[in-house]
Amino acid sequence: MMVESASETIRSAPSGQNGVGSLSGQADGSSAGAAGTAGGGAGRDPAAGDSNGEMSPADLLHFQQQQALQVARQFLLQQASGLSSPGNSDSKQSASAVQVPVSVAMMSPQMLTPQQMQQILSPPQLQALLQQQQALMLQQLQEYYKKQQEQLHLQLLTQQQAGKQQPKEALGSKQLAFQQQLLQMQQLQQQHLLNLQRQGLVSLQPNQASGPLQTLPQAAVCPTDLPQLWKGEGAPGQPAEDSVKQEGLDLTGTATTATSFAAPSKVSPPLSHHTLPNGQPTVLTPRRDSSSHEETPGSHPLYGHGECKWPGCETLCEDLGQFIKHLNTEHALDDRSTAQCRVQMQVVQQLEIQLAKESERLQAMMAHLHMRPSEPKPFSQPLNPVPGSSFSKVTVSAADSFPDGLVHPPTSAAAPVTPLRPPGLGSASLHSGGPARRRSSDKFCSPISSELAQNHEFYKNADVRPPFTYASLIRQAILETPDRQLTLNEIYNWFTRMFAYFRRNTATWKNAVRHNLSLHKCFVRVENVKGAVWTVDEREYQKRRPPKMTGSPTLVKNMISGLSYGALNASYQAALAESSFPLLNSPGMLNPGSTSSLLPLSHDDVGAPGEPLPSNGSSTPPRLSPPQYSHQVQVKEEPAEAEEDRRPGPPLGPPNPSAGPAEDRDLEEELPGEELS
DNA sequence: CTTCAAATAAACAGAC
DNA sequence: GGTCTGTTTATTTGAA
Repeated sequence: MMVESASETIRSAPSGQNGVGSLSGQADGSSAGAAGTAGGGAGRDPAAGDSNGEMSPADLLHFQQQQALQVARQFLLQQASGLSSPGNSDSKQSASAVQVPVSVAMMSPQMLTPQQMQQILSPPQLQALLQQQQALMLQQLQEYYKKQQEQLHLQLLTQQQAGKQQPKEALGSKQLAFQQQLLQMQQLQQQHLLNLQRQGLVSLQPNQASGPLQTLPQAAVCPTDLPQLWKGEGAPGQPAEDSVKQEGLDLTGTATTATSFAAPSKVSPPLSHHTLPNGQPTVLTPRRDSSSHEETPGSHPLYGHGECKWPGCETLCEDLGQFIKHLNTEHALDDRSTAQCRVQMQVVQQLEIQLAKESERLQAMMAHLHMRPSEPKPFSQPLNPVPGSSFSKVTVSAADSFPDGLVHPPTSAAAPVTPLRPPGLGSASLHSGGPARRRSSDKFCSPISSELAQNHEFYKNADVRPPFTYASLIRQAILETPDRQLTLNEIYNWFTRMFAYFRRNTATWKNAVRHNLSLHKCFVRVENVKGAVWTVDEREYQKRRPPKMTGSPTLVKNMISGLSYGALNASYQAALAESSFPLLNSPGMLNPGSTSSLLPLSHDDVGAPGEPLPSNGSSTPPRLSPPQYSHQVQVKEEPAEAEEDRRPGPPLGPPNPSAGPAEDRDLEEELPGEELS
């Protein structure tokens, strides 16, 4: 994917500027799974006029991505060979969370062009892949370190044993020496990690490596968790005593906790380290509390009713002893366990988020009913005063307010240059058949806004072609603005701001944008004081999209008939009931940021939080007033062609004068449309 | 195989 | 005259 754009870049970038050009897999690029890119005129250099070949940061990033891609390809190769090899006995693969279709994995990846990869893998998948690869490297590193540490640990243990019988002082010196050794080891490892990180191959950021969780509002998760969870990995300065105390010599938190409650097994831990499912470095960390329980005689948090409560295990164990044994053999520290652990983490985080949401809702309800909540909102994030619109301003800034009004977790505060998140499991990843192909946004499941929200950083930084049609992108751009109108140039800017990909090949895509604006009836040009602006005629936009509702009939009904906020809430609830995730941002409720930041795994689409938001969203003061949507009418000085024609026959919702066309439109157009997929 | 939607390329015109 | 904007046509491609 990235390479595709690379090749394009090379093609299109004004010759001299692109020093990096030489390095990319240009040969691959020609294969142009990019398909369309070949397009009509093919050979011609489309970007002759494109002087935007900014060199430095973008290209550097690009370079890094190239490297990563390379690695990823190798990895694919490994995967494939692994699959084909009969000896692939254990469950390593099974746990793999990188959802590469088997068929894909089977084909020899080395033959895959980047474009093909891009097509095969959705951005999230690819991202996951990359991370997996990174994890692999980390694994190897860690394996090495771990072995050494094991030895040290053993020695240390014996020392301690011996030390117990001696005065503490005697123990001191030798132990200190070991600790220092340990410390050195850790530092060494840190250096390696840092190196990797510098190469862009490893991200030490907890919130980055956490796979799909990335998309979760980390803030909603117990903020204290993360540091804890990840401490093993990222704590260079962690005092040696600490690790000694915990008897966990491993690099990872996993090891620390795991060892603590499975001490016996510690002696011979299975060292079979392999890639971690989500490409995450072995930083899987069971909850700390689990370790605390475990000393309790006669009980174990993972043991109950005579069976192992390890997720998906249920092995019967007669007594605790047997269970412990089972635990140590079956659930030792290997990648399957860590994978499972991680899944559990996700489950927990989901629940936490859910809890956060619900309590937030409760707060709002209580507030509404004038029942003073006992305490201030637990999750009152910096309620971003900046409306979703701010997004369209140049300052996307810290608050990271999203198009949808999403306020993304401040955890991403660290938001490094390339928080290439791997939404991996998110629904977003499921649909995209390949960026260069049919842009999925329109017809397929993911509403652009939510996918965009989820992968915002990804697209912003990765030179990856977004899997959306131009039309949907344009629409998104327009809808994100407070008054829902943009000049052509502003649209351009939005593109470049939102997508690294569109910082290149400007001639090409700008032409396409203009073409789309003109071509699609859903884009209405309006003469403004300052010139012309473009608006979106939602009705037209939805028209072109074959309704395809997979959701519950009730939901559909609700949404279709939804004319007011009440109805909206109904649908909201229906959706909630169905998916157990809040889907829409009910306007009455708190704040877009809070609700929609929920978006987590895959349930992003119902109602496309982002899409309706701009319309009825509580985020943007200017357009909030009930007749908000009428701006379109206002704006239009043109003999409301689009407006008039379509008003009469609304196939969906009954024209309800009382409710005002605004919500009506919003509901029937946004909702069905977006989630109908 | 056909149809359709989308992407791409390109020609052209009008406004600035 | 050059650029930007906007319209239109043609071609290619992939998916249904």
